[in-house]
Amino acid sequence: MYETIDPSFFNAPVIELARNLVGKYIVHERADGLLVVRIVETEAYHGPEDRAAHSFGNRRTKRTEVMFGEPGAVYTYQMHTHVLMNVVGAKEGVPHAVLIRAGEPIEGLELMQENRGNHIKKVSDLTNGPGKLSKALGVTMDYYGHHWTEKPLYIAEGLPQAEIEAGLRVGIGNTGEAVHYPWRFFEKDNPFVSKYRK
DNA sequence: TCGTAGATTTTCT
DNA sequence: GAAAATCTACGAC
Repeated sequence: MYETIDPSFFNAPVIELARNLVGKYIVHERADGLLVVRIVETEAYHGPEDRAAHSFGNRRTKRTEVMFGEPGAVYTYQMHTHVLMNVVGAKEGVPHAVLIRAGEPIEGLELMQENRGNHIKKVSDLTNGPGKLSKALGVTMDYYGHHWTEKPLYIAEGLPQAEIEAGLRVGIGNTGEAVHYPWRFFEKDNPFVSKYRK
């Protein structure tokens, strides 16, 4: 039904990778059911030269360590009460990553509702933000260092892409020039794209 | 509908 | 001890 994607897919510059990821599926196989979303929004973080990236200046810590490893690895990061999901890109030794910001639910709607606490009125509020998406999919810090090519959590080939737009990244605050880089990619007119526009 | 404050935990200084 | 790639509730209009 869903096939894991080829590992070579991740071996690409993150700007390209971020764009290519839009339209792909994220699949999470759990004992209680199958959860699938279609990625509609991503952001590229260009490691050493990007002040907004955790790995700016090749900063290598326990947290950023996985970004220096193989492309296709999962970089999970906790922010306040939320978990954010990233895909490691480029090549080994280069700390580039792509943040998955939003998705469109394909399968497992009821499970996602449950994961989110059954308090969500609109379906579009289920997965239209990085923290929400992780929670709906049941992704936690336990997946730090996992690979997006291995079950039970993996990326699968999606449908042909719709029109993609580029824009400014969200929530990176006062990081100088980095604020202006147009490294946010999202599907045009898709209602599941996060609404945090500046 | 819009803007603001508070939550809460890991990581780094 | 402060900051962080966010989300939600709540009050004003």
